[in-house]
Amino acid sequence: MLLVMPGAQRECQSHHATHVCADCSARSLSVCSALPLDEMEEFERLSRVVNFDARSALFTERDPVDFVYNITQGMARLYKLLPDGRRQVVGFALPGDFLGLALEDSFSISADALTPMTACRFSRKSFSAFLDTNPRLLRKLHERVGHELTLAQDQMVVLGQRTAEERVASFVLNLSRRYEAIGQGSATIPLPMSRQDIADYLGLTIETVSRTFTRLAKSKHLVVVPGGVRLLNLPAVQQLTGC
Amino acid sequence: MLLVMPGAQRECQSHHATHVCADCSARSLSVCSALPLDEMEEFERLSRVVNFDARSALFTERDPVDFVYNITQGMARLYKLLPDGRRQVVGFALPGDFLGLALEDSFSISADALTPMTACRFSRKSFSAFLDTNPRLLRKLHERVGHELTLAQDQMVVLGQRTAEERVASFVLNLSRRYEAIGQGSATIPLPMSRQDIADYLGLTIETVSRTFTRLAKSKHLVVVPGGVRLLNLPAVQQLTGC
DNA sequence: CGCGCCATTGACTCTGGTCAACGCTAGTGG
DNA sequence: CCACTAGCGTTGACCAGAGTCAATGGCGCG
Repeated sequence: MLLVMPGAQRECQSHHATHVCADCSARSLSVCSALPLDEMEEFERLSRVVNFDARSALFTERDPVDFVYNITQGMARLYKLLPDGRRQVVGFALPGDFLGLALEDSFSISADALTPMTACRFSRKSFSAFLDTNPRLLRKLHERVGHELTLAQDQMVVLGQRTAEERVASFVLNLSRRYEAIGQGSATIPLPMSRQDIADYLGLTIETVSRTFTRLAKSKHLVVVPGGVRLLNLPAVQQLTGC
Repeated sequence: MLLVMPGAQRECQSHHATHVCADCSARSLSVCSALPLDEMEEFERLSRVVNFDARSALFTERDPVDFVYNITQGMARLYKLLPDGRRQVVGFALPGDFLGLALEDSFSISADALTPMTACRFSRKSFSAFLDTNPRLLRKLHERVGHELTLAQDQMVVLGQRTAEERVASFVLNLSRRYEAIGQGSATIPLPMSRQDIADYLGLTIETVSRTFTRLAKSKHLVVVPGGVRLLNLPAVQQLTGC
Protein backbone atom coordinates (compact mmCIF):
# COMPACT_ATOMS: atom_id res chain seq x y z
CA MET A 1 0.00 0.00 0.00
CA LEU A 2 1.63 3.18 -1.14
CA LEU A 3 0.45 6.35 0.48
CA VAL A 4 1.31 9.91 -0.37
CA MET A 5 2.46 12.14 2.43
CA PRO A 6 0.14 15.02 3.04
CA GLY A 7 2.26 18.05 2.57
CA ALA A 8 4.33 16.40 -0.13
CA GLN A 9 2.62 18.82 -2.47
CA ARG A 10 4.90 21.34 -4.14
CA GLU A 11 2.88 23.43 -6.44
CA CYS A 12 4.71 26.17 -8.27
CA GLN A 13 2.73 28.55 -10.43
CA SER A 14 4.48 29.83 -13.49
CA HIS A 15 3.81 33.27 -14.92
CA HIS A 16 0.81 33.98 -17.07
CA ALA A 17 3.15 35.16 -19.76
CA THR A 18 4.19 31.59 -20.41
CA HIS A 19 0.62 30.46 -20.67
CA VAL A 20 -0.50 30.54 -24.24
CA CYS A 21 -3.20 28.06 -25.22
CA ALA A 22 -2.42 28.50 -28.89
CA ASP A 23 1.00 26.95 -28.28
CA CYS A 24 -0.27 24.22 -25.96
CA SER A 25 0.85 20.75 -26.96
CA ALA A 26 -2.20 19.24 -25.28
CA ARG A 27 -4.76 21.53 -26.88
CA SER A 28 -5.80 19.17 -29.64
CA LEU A 29 -6.10 16.37 -27.08
CA SER A 30 -8.33 18.19 -24.68
CA VAL A 31 -11.77 19.71 -24.39
CA CYS A 32 -10.23 23.07 -25.27
CA SER A 33 -10.32 22.01 -28.90
CA ALA A 34 -14.03 22.83 -28.80
CA LEU A 35 -13.22 26.52 -28.55
CA PRO A 36 -12.57 28.87 -31.46
CA LEU A 37 -9.62 31.22 -31.07
CA ASP A 38 -11.47 34.23 -29.70
CA GLU A 39 -13.29 32.27 -27.00
CA MET A 40 -10.08 30.51 -26.17
CA GLU A 41 -8.47 33.76 -25.21
CA GLU A 42 -11.18 34.43 -22.66
CA PHE A 43 -10.87 30.86 -21.46
CA GLU A 44 -7.11 31.23 -21.20
CA ARG A 45 -7.47 34.12 -18.81
CA LEU A 46 -9.49 31.96 -16.43
CA SER A 47 -6.74 29.42 -16.03
CA ARG A 48 -3.31 29.28 -14.56
CA VAL A 49 -0.50 26.88 -15.30
CA VAL A 50 0.49 24.81 -12.30
CA ASN A 51 3.33 22.34 -11.88
CA PHE A 52 3.38 19.39 -9.55
CA ASP A 53 6.36 17.42 -8.34
CA ALA A 54 6.29 13.67 -8.74
CA ARG A 55 4.47 12.09 -5.77
CA SER A 56 2.61 15.24 -4.82
CA ALA A 57 -1.12 15.18 -4.25
CA LEU A 58 -3.50 17.05 -6.57
CA PHE A 59 -6.58 16.45 -4.45
CA THR A 60 -8.11 13.92 -2.13
CA GLU A 61 -11.44 12.15 -2.03
CA ARG A 62 -14.11 14.28 -0.33
CA ASP A 63 -12.12 17.49 -0.78
CA PRO A 64 -14.39 20.29 -1.95
CA VAL A 65 -13.84 20.85 -5.67
CA ASP A 66 -12.32 24.32 -5.67
CA PHE A 67 -10.30 23.72 -8.81
CA VAL A 68 -10.50 21.57 -11.89
CA TYR A 69 -7.47 20.59 -13.96
CA ASN A 70 -6.63 20.01 -17.55
CA ILE A 71 -3.45 17.96 -17.73
CA THR A 72 -0.85 19.10 -20.22
CA GLN A 73 2.20 17.06 -19.19
CA GLY A 74 2.95 14.04 -17.02
CA MET A 75 0.86 11.31 -15.48
CA ALA A 76 -1.41 11.11 -12.45
CA ARG A 77 -2.94 8.19 -10.68
CA LEU A 78 -6.57 8.27 -9.61
CA TYR A 79 -7.70 6.08 -6.76
CA LYS A 80 -10.09 5.34 -3.98
CA LEU A 81 -9.15 4.10 -0.52
CA LEU A 82 -11.11 1.79 1.76
CA PRO A 83 -11.06 2.49 5.50
CA ASP A 84 -8.91 -0.61 6.07
CA GLY A 85 -6.23 0.61 3.68
CA ARG A 86 -7.11 -1.36 0.59
CA ARG A 87 -6.81 0.82 -2.48
CA GLN A 88 -8.39 0.69 -5.92
CA VAL A 89 -6.63 2.65 -8.60
CA VAL A 90 -9.46 3.69 -10.92
CA GLY A 91 -7.30 5.11 -13.64
CA PHE A 92 -4.20 6.89 -14.84
CA ALA A 93 -4.57 10.39 -16.25
CA LEU A 94 -2.48 11.55 -19.21
CA PRO A 95 -2.08 14.84 -21.10
CA GLY A 96 -5.44 15.95 -22.46
CA ASP A 97 -7.32 14.39 -19.57
CA PHE A 98 -9.55 16.54 -17.46
CA LEU A 99 -9.80 16.12 -13.70
CA GLY A 100 -13.05 17.25 -12.14
CA LEU A 101 -15.04 16.55 -15.30
CA ALA A 102 -18.19 15.76 -13.43
CA LEU A 103 -18.40 19.25 -11.88
CA GLU A 104 -19.43 17.69 -8.59
CA ASP A 105 -19.18 19.51 -5.26
CA SER A 106 -16.54 17.25 -3.78
CA PHE A 107 -14.09 14.88 -5.38
CA SER A 108 -15.13 11.26 -5.48
CA ILE A 109 -11.55 10.13 -5.96
CA SER A 110 -8.02 11.11 -4.97
CA ALA A 111 -5.35 12.05 -7.47
CA ASP A 112 -1.62 12.42 -7.25
CA ALA A 113 1.26 12.91 -9.60
CA LEU A 114 3.27 9.88 -10.69
CA THR A 115 5.72 12.03 -12.62
CA PRO A 116 6.40 15.75 -12.61
CA MET A 117 3.21 17.22 -14.03
CA THR A 118 1.86 20.35 -15.61
CA ALA A 119 -1.80 21.26 -15.78
CA CYS A 120 -4.13 24.15 -16.47
CA ARG A 121 -5.99 24.94 -13.32
CA PHE A 122 -9.39 26.63 -13.25
CA SER A 123 -11.42 27.63 -10.27
CA ARG A 124 -14.54 25.53 -10.46
CA LYS A 125 -16.68 28.61 -10.14
CA SER A 126 -15.25 30.46 -13.09
CA PHE A 127 -15.04 27.30 -15.15
CA SER A 128 -18.65 26.54 -14.43
CA ALA A 129 -19.68 30.08 -15.28
CA PHE A 130 -17.75 29.92 -18.53
CA LEU A 131 -19.57 26.70 -19.39
CA ASP A 132 -22.89 28.50 -19.00
CA THR A 133 -21.93 30.78 -21.86
CA ASN A 134 -20.32 28.06 -23.97
CA PRO A 135 -22.64 25.14 -24.65
CA ARG A 136 -20.12 23.78 -27.15
CA LEU A 137 -17.56 23.33 -24.43
CA LEU A 138 -20.17 21.78 -22.17
CA ARG A 139 -21.07 19.42 -24.97
CA LYS A 140 -17.43 18.46 -25.37
CA LEU A 141 -17.08 17.94 -21.65
CA HIS A 142 -20.20 15.80 -21.69
CA GLU A 143 -18.73 13.70 -24.48
CA ARG A 144 -15.61 13.28 -22.38
CA VAL A 145 -17.43 12.06 -19.28
CA GLY A 146 -19.44 9.73 -21.47
CA HIS A 147 -16.20 8.33 -22.84
CA GLU A 148 -14.78 7.99 -19.34
CA LEU A 149 -17.90 6.09 -18.36
CA THR A 150 -17.47 3.57 -21.16
CA LEU A 151 -13.81 3.16 -20.19
CA ALA A 152 -14.88 2.53 -16.61
CA GLN A 153 -17.32 -0.09 -17.86
CA ASP A 154 -14.56 -1.73 -19.87
CA GLN A 155 -12.46 -1.84 -16.73
CA MET A 156 -15.38 -3.44 -14.89
CA VAL A 157 -15.20 -6.25 -17.45
CA VAL A 158 -11.48 -6.59 -16.79
CA LEU A 159 -11.93 -6.68 -13.03
CA GLY A 160 -14.98 -8.90 -13.03
CA GLN A 161 -14.20 -11.44 -15.72
CA ARG A 162 -10.57 -11.57 -16.71
CA THR A 163 -7.68 -13.75 -15.50
CA ALA A 164 -4.45 -12.25 -14.21
CA GLU A 165 -2.73 -12.70 -17.57
CA GLU A 166 -5.62 -11.12 -19.47
CA ARG A 167 -5.67 -8.19 -17.05
CA VAL A 168 -1.99 -7.44 -17.41
CA ALA A 169 -2.13 -7.82 -21.19
CA SER A 170 -5.11 -5.48 -21.50
CA PHE A 171 -3.46 -2.97 -19.20
CA VAL A 172 -0.31 -2.80 -21.28
CA LEU A 173 -2.24 -2.65 -24.55
CA ASN A 174 -4.61 0.07 -23.42
CA LEU A 175 -1.78 2.16 -22.11
CA SER A 176 0.10 1.68 -25.36
CA ARG A 177 -2.95 2.86 -27.32
CA ARG A 178 -3.29 5.90 -25.12
CA TYR A 179 0.34 6.89 -25.63
CA GLU A 180 -0.22 6.60 -29.36
CA ALA A 181 -3.36 8.73 -29.15
CA ILE A 182 -1.40 11.57 -27.58
CA GLY A 183 1.48 11.25 -30.02
CA GLN A 184 3.80 9.49 -27.62
CA GLY A 185 3.63 6.06 -29.21
CA SER A 186 6.82 4.01 -29.22
CA ALA A 187 7.94 0.42 -29.11
CA THR A 188 8.79 0.77 -25.45
CA ILE A 189 5.84 1.51 -23.21
CA PRO A 190 6.84 3.60 -20.20
CA LEU A 191 5.33 2.45 -16.92
CA PRO A 192 5.95 5.33 -14.51
CA MET A 193 3.70 3.70 -11.92
CA SER A 194 4.90 1.09 -9.42
CA ARG A 195 3.95 -2.59 -9.50
CA GLN A 196 1.75 -1.84 -6.52
CA ASP A 197 -0.12 0.78 -8.55
CA ILE A 198 -0.62 -1.70 -11.38
CA ALA A 199 -1.74 -4.37 -8.92
CA ASP A 200 -4.24 -2.01 -7.30
CA TYR A 201 -5.50 -1.01 -10.73
CA LEU A 202 -6.00 -4.60 -11.86
CA GLY A 203 -7.35 -6.05 -8.63
CA LEU A 204 -4.30 -8.28 -8.19
CA THR A 205 -1.35 -8.40 -5.80
CA ILE A 206 2.08 -7.06 -6.56
CA GLU A 207 3.44 -10.61 -6.63
CA THR A 208 0.92 -11.75 -9.20
CA VAL A 209 1.65 -8.74 -11.40
CA SER A 210 5.36 -9.43 -11.18
CA ARG A 211 4.96 -13.13 -11.92
CA THR A 212 2.67 -12.36 -14.84
CA PHE A 213 5.17 -9.97 -16.41
CA THR A 214 7.83 -12.65 -15.96
CA ARG A 215 5.60 -15.24 -17.60
CA LEU A 216 4.79 -12.90 -20.50
CA ALA A 217 8.51 -12.29 -20.91
CA LYS A 218 9.33 -16.02 -20.82
CA SER A 219 6.69 -16.64 -23.48
CA LYS A 220 8.31 -13.93 -25.63
CA HIS A 221 5.25 -11.69 -25.60
CA LEU A 222 7.24 -8.77 -24.23
CA VAL A 223 10.48 -7.73 -22.54
CA VAL A 224 10.55 -6.00 -19.21
CA VAL A 225 12.91 -3.02 -19.44
CA PRO A 226 13.77 -0.45 -16.77
CA GLY A 227 10.79 1.88 -16.42
CA GLY A 228 8.54 0.02 -18.81
CA VAL A 229 7.95 -2.86 -21.18
CA ARG A 230 8.52 -3.44 -24.84
CA LEU A 231 5.98 -5.47 -26.79
CA LEU A 232 7.50 -8.21 -28.94
CA ASN A 233 4.38 -9.75 -30.36
CA LEU A 234 1.50 -7.32 -30.52
CA PRO A 235 -1.05 -9.67 -32.16
CA ALA A 236 -0.29 -12.39 -29.61
CA VAL A 237 -0.77 -9.93 -26.75
CA GLN A 238 -4.04 -8.77 -28.28
CA GLN A 239 -5.04 -12.41 -28.41
CA LEU A 240 -4.26 -12.75 -24.72
CA THR A 241 -6.69 -10.03 -23.76
CA GLY A 242 -9.44 -12.26 -25.15
CA CYS A 243 -11.00 -9.32 -26.87
CA MET B 1 -24.65 -17.55 -19.09
CA LEU B 2 -28.06 -16.16 -19.80
CA LEU B 3 -28.64 -14.82 -23.26
CA VAL B 4 -31.61 -12.99 -24.65
CA MET B 5 -33.13 -14.28 -27.86
CA PRO B 6 -32.85 -11.80 -30.64
CA GLY B 7 -36.39 -11.12 -31.72
CA ALA B 8 -37.70 -11.58 -28.21
CA GLN B 9 -38.45 -7.86 -28.34
CA ARG B 10 -42.09 -6.91 -28.12
CA GLU B 11 -42.37 -3.21 -28.17
CA CYS B 12 -45.84 -1.75 -28.07
CA GLN B 13 -46.29 1.97 -28.41
CA SER B 14 -49.15 3.49 -26.52
CA HIS B 15 -51.04 6.56 -27.70
CA HIS B 16 -49.68 10.03 -27.26
CA ALA B 17 -52.84 10.89 -25.41
CA THR B 18 -51.65 8.84 -22.46
CA HIS B 19 -48.27 10.54 -22.47
CA VAL B 20 -48.35 13.47 -20.14
CA CYS B 21 -45.07 14.39 -18.52
CA ALA B 22 -46.82 16.44 -15.87
CA ASP B 23 -48.39 13.23 -14.55
CA CYS B 24 -45.22 11.15 -14.89
CA SER B 25 -44.26 9.33 -11.71
CA ALA B 26 -40.62 9.33 -12.78
CA ARG B 27 -40.39 13.01 -13.61
CA SER B 28 -38.87 14.13 -10.34
CA LEU B 29 -36.36 11.28 -10.59
CA SER B 30 -35.14 12.05 -14.06
CA VAL B 31 -33.33 14.68 -16.07
CA CYS B 32 -36.74 16.04 -17.10
CA SER B 33 -36.92 17.80 -13.77
CA ALA B 34 -34.53 20.37 -15.27
CA LEU B 35 -37.28 21.62 -17.57
CA PRO B 36 -39.86 24.26 -16.71
CA LEU B 37 -43.44 23.50 -17.73
CA ASP B 38 -43.45 25.28 -21.08
CA GLU B 39 -40.26 23.66 -22.32
CA MET B 40 -41.47 20.33 -21.04
CA GLU B 41 -44.41 20.47 -23.37
CA GLU B 42 -42.12 20.81 -26.35
CA PHE B 43 -39.93 18.06 -24.94
CA GLU B 44 -42.97 15.87 -24.44
CA ARG B 45 -43.83 16.05 -28.12
CA LEU B 46 -40.42 14.66 -29.04
CA SER B 47 -40.91 11.49 -27.09
CA ARG B 48 -43.07 8.48 -27.25
CA VAL B 49 -44.00 6.04 -24.53
CA VAL B 50 -42.80 2.53 -25.25
CA ASN B 51 -43.41 -0.68 -23.34
CA PHE B 52 -41.12 -3.66 -23.21
CA ASP B 53 -41.94 -7.20 -22.18
CA ALA B 54 -39.77 -8.81 -19.57
CA ARG B 55 -36.74 -10.40 -21.20
CA SER B 56 -36.91 -8.27 -24.34
CA ALA B 57 -33.87 -6.45 -25.65
CA LEU B 58 -33.74 -2.63 -25.68
CA PHE B 59 -30.51 -2.42 -27.62
CA THR B 60 -27.26 -4.25 -28.16
CA GLU B 61 -23.63 -3.24 -27.94
CA ARG B 62 -22.43 -1.64 -31.17
CA ASP B 63 -25.98 -0.88 -32.36
CA PRO B 64 -26.17 2.64 -33.77
CA VAL B 65 -27.85 4.89 -31.22
CA ASP B 66 -31.08 5.74 -33.00
CA PHE B 67 -33.04 6.20 -29.80
CA VAL B 68 -32.36 7.14 -26.22
CA TYR B 69 -34.59 6.12 -23.33
CA ASN B 70 -35.78 7.56 -20.09
CA ILE B 71 -37.05 4.73 -17.90
CA THR B 72 -40.33 5.31 -16.12
CA GLN B 73 -41.19 1.82 -14.88
CA GLY B 74 -39.46 -1.54 -14.45
CA MET B 75 -35.85 -2.64 -14.40
CA ALA B 76 -33.25 -3.27 -17.09
CA ARG B 77 -29.90 -4.98 -16.96
CA LEU B 78 -26.91 -3.42 -18.70
CA TYR B 79 -24.05 -5.65 -19.73
CA LYS B 80 -21.09 -6.32 -21.95
CA LEU B 81 -20.24 -9.67 -23.53
CA LEU B 82 -16.82 -11.10 -24.28
CA PRO B 83 -16.35 -13.10 -27.49
CA ASP B 84 -16.03 -16.32 -25.47
CA GLY B 85 -19.39 -15.82 -23.79
CA ARG B 86 -18.29 -14.37 -20.48
CA ARG B 87 -20.54 -11.53 -19.45
CA GLN B 88 -20.11 -8.52 -17.19
CA VAL B 89 -23.29 -6.90 -15.99
CA VAL B 90 -22.29 -3.25 -15.59
CA GLY B 91 -25.48 -2.10 -13.92
CA PHE B 92 -29.19 -2.31 -13.37
CA ALA B 93 -31.35 0.58 -14.57
CA LEU B 94 -34.36 1.78 -12.58
CA PRO B 95 -37.07 4.40 -13.12
CA GLY B 96 -35.49 7.82 -13.61
CA ASP B 97 -32.41 6.33 -15.26
CA PHE B 98 -31.46 7.46 -18.71
CA LEU B 99 -30.10 5.05 -21.32
CA GLY B 100 -27.91 6.58 -23.97
CA LEU B 101 -26.71 9.36 -21.66
CA ALA B 102 -23.37 9.65 -23.34
CA LEU B 103 -24.91 10.63 -26.69
CA GLU B 104 -22.41 8.40 -28.43
CA ASP B 105 -22.86 7.12 -31.99
CA SER B 106 -23.18 3.48 -31.04
CA PHE B 107 -24.04 1.80 -27.78
CA SER B 108 -21.11 0.62 -25.71
CA ILE B 109 -23.31 -1.79 -23.78
CA SER B 110 -26.35 -4.00 -24.27
CA ALA B 111 -29.57 -3.54 -22.34
CA ASP B 112 -32.59 -5.71 -21.83
CA ALA B 113 -35.66 -5.70 -19.68
CA LEU B 114 -35.68 -7.76 -16.50
CA THR B 115 -39.29 -6.92 -15.79
CA PRO B 116 -42.04 -5.44 -17.94
CA MET B 117 -40.81 -1.91 -18.57
CA THR B 118 -42.03 1.48 -19.67
CA ALA B 119 -39.81 4.23 -21.00
CA CYS B 120 -39.90 7.53 -22.85
CA ARG B 121 -38.18 7.07 -26.14
CA PHE B 122 -36.55 9.93 -28.07
CA SER B 123 -34.86 9.79 -31.41
CA ARG B 124 -31.27 10.67 -30.73
CA LYS B 125 -31.38 13.30 -33.41
CA SER B 126 -34.29 15.25 -32.02
CA PHE B 127 -33.08 14.78 -28.47
CA SER B 128 -29.68 16.09 -29.40
CA ALA B 129 -31.21 19.04 -31.23
CA PHE B 130 -33.38 19.83 -28.23
CA LEU B 131 -30.29 19.79 -26.03
CA ASP B 132 -28.70 22.43 -28.24
CA THR B 133 -31.48 24.81 -27.29
CA ASN B 134 -31.61 23.77 -23.64
CA PRO B 135 -28.27 24.06 -21.89
CA ARG B 136 -30.00 23.45 -18.56
CA LEU B 137 -31.05 20.00 -19.69
CA LEU B 138 -27.56 19.35 -21.05
CA ARG B 139 -26.15 20.41 -17.72
CA LYS B 140 -28.49 18.02 -15.93
CA LEU B 141 -27.53 15.24 -18.29
CA HIS B 142 -23.89 16.01 -17.70
CA GLU B 143 -24.44 15.79 -13.95
CA ARG B 144 -26.06 12.43 -14.49
CA VAL B 145 -23.19 10.95 -16.48
CA GLY B 146 -20.81 12.32 -13.87
CA HIS B 147 -22.79 10.53 -11.21
CA GLU B 148 -22.84 7.34 -13.26
CA LEU B 149 -19.07 7.59 -13.57
CA THR B 150 -18.59 7.79 -9.82
CA LEU B 151 -20.92 4.81 -9.40
CA ALA B 152 -18.84 2.91 -11.94
CA GLN B 153 -15.70 3.78 -9.98
CA ASP B 154 -17.34 2.55 -6.79
CA GLN B 155 -18.14 -0.70 -8.55
CA MET B 156 -14.49 -0.94 -9.63
CA VAL B 157 -13.58 -0.90 -5.94
CA VAL B 158 -16.07 -3.69 -5.32
CA LEU B 159 -14.75 -5.80 -8.18
CA GLY B 160 -11.09 -5.14 -7.54
CA GLN B 161 -10.85 -5.24 -3.77
CA ARG B 162 -13.79 -6.84 -2.09
CA THR B 163 -14.41 -10.40 -0.93
CA ALA B 164 -17.47 -12.36 -2.03
CA GLU B 165 -19.33 -11.53 1.16
CA GLU B 166 -18.54 -7.82 0.90
CA ARG B 167 -19.64 -7.79 -2.73
CA VAL B 168 -22.99 -9.37 -2.03
CA ALA B 169 -23.58 -7.14 0.99
CA SER B 170 -22.77 -3.98 -0.95
CA PHE B 171 -24.96 -5.10 -3.84
CA VAL B 172 -27.98 -5.59 -1.61
CA LEU B 173 -27.40 -2.35 0.27
CA ASN B 174 -26.92 -0.25 -2.85
CA LEU B 175 -30.02 -1.67 -4.43
CA SER B 176 -31.94 -1.02 -1.26
CA ARG B 177 -30.82 2.61 -1.26
CA ARG B 178 -31.81 3.02 -4.87
CA TYR B 179 -35.30 1.68 -4.22
CA GLU B 180 -35.62 4.16 -1.41
CA ALA B 181 -34.43 6.99 -3.63
CA ILE B 182 -37.25 6.31 -6.10
CA GLY B 183 -39.85 5.96 -3.40
CA GLN B 184 -40.00 2.19 -3.52
CA GLY B 185 -38.22 1.52 -0.27
CA SER B 186 -39.45 -1.42 1.79
CA ALA B 187 -38.14 -3.99 4.23
CA THR B 188 -38.07 -6.60 1.49
CA ILE B 189 -35.71 -5.82 -1.35
CA PRO B 190 -37.01 -7.23 -4.66
CA LEU B 191 -34.35 -8.96 -6.75
CA PRO B 192 -35.95 -9.33 -10.17
CA MET B 193 -32.64 -10.46 -11.65
CA SER B 194 -31.40 -14.06 -11.59
CA ARG B 195 -28.51 -15.32 -9.48
CA GLN B 196 -26.53 -15.48 -12.71
CA ASP B 197 -27.15 -11.77 -13.27
CA ILE B 198 -25.99 -10.98 -9.75
CA ALA B 199 -22.93 -13.20 -10.21
CA ASP B 200 -22.03 -11.51 -13.49
CA TYR B 201 -22.49 -8.13 -11.85
CA LEU B 202 -20.26 -8.98 -8.90
CA GLY B 203 -17.57 -10.91 -10.75
CA LEU B 204 -18.49 -14.13 -8.97
CA THR B 205 -20.07 -17.43 -9.95
CA ILE B 206 -23.68 -18.31 -9.38
CA GLU B 207 -22.62 -20.91 -6.80
CA THR B 208 -20.63 -18.39 -4.79
CA VAL B 209 -23.54 -15.92 -4.83
CA SER B 210 -25.90 -18.63 -3.67
CA ARG B 211 -23.57 -19.83 -0.91
CA THR B 212 -23.00 -16.26 0.23
CA PHE B 213 -26.73 -15.56 0.52
CA THR B 214 -27.05 -18.79 2.49
CA ARG B 215 -24.21 -17.78 4.77
CA LEU B 216 -25.68 -14.28 5.31
CA ALA B 217 -29.01 -15.92 6.13
CA LYS B 218 -27.38 -18.39 8.57
CA SER B 219 -25.64 -15.49 10.31
CA LYS B 220 -29.03 -13.73 10.61
CA HIS B 221 -28.00 -10.78 8.46
CA LEU B 222 -30.93 -11.30 6.11
CA VAL B 223 -33.62 -13.75 5.00
CA VAL B 224 -33.88 -14.97 1.46
CA VAL B 225 -37.52 -14.71 0.36
CA PRO B 226 -39.05 -15.56 -3.02
CA GLY B 227 -38.07 -12.83 -5.44
CA GLY B 228 -35.83 -10.94 -3.07
CA VAL B 229 -34.24 -10.61 0.35
CA ARG B 230 -35.23 -8.98 3.59
CA LEU B 231 -32.56 -7.29 5.68
CA LEU B 232 -32.61 -8.28 9.35
CA ASN B 233 -29.66 -6.32 10.60
CA LEU B 234 -28.95 -3.26 8.52
CA PRO B 235 -26.00 -1.94 10.58
CA ALA B 236 -24.32 -5.36 10.53
CA VAL B 237 -24.72 -5.59 6.77
CA GLN B 238 -23.29 -2.08 6.40
CA GLN B 239 -20.39 -3.28 8.52
CA LEU B 240 -19.87 -6.21 6.16
CA THR B 241 -19.39 -3.96 3.16
CA GLY B 242 -16.31 -2.63 4.94
CA CYS B 243 -17.22 0.90 3.98
C1' DC C 1 -48.29 -35.18 -13.25
C1' DG C 2 -43.99 -34.49 -15.19
C1' DC C 3 -40.73 -31.58 -17.38
C1' DG C 4 -37.44 -27.90 -17.23
C1' DC C 5 -35.30 -24.14 -15.24
C1' DC C 6 -33.19 -22.07 -11.50
C1' DA C 7 -31.19 -22.27 -7.01
C1' DT C 8 -28.80 -24.79 -3.55
C1' DT C 9 -25.43 -27.85 -1.73
C1' DG C 10 -21.32 -30.83 -1.63
C1' DA C 11 -16.70 -32.44 -2.99
C1' DC C 12 -12.75 -31.30 -5.09
C1' DT C 13 -9.52 -28.16 -7.81
C1' DC C 14 -6.90 -24.31 -8.92
C1' DT C 15 -5.81 -19.55 -9.51
C1' DG C 16 -4.18 -16.09 -7.21
C1' DG C 17 -3.04 -14.55 -2.33
C1' DT C 18 0.13 -14.78 1.66
C1' DC C 19 4.38 -15.05 3.82
C1' DA C 20 9.14 -14.96 3.47
C1' DA C 21 13.68 -14.64 1.44
C1' DC C 22 16.60 -12.51 -1.75
C1' DG C 23 18.50 -9.24 -5.23
C1' DC C 24 19.05 -5.02 -7.47
C1' DT C 25 19.59 -0.17 -7.59
C1' DA C 26 19.77 4.43 -6.06
C1' DG C 27 20.75 7.44 -2.57
C1' DT C 28 23.58 8.60 1.67
C1' DG C 29 27.35 9.27 4.41
C1' DG C 30 31.83 8.15 6.06
C1' DC D 1 35.20 5.98 -3.64
C1' DC D 2 32.91 2.53 -1.49
C1' DA D 3 30.05 0.54 2.29
C1' DC D 4 25.60 0.68 3.97
C1' DT D 5 20.73 1.12 3.76
C1' DA D 6 16.05 1.49 2.12
C1' DG D 7 12.72 0.62 -1.22
C1' DC D 8 11.07 -1.90 -4.94
C1' DG D 9 10.77 -5.96 -7.60
C1' DT D 10 11.33 -10.89 -8.17
C1' DT D 11 11.00 -15.59 -6.82
C1' DG D 12 9.67 -19.63 -4.06
C1' DA D 13 6.76 -22.41 -0.92
C1' DC D 14 2.55 -22.84 0.86
C1' DC D 15 -2.42 -21.59 1.64
C1' DA D 16 -7.18 -20.36 1.01
C1' DG D 17 -11.07 -18.29 -1.27
C1' DA D 18 -13.56 -18.82 -5.01
C1' DG D 19 -14.28 -21.74 -9.20
C1' DT D 20 -15.62 -26.20 -11.26
C1' DC D 21 -18.18 -30.19 -11.67
C1' DA D 22 -21.93 -32.80 -10.28
C1' DA D 23 -26.04 -34.10 -7.81
C1' DT D 24 -30.26 -32.69 -5.69
C1' DG D 25 -34.21 -29.82 -4.59
C1' DG D 26 -38.03 -26.70 -5.44
C1' DC D 27 -41.19 -24.20 -8.14
C1' DG D 28 -43.84 -22.92 -12.14
C1' DC D 29 -45.81 -24.20 -16.36
C1' DG D 30 -47.64 -27.08 -19.90
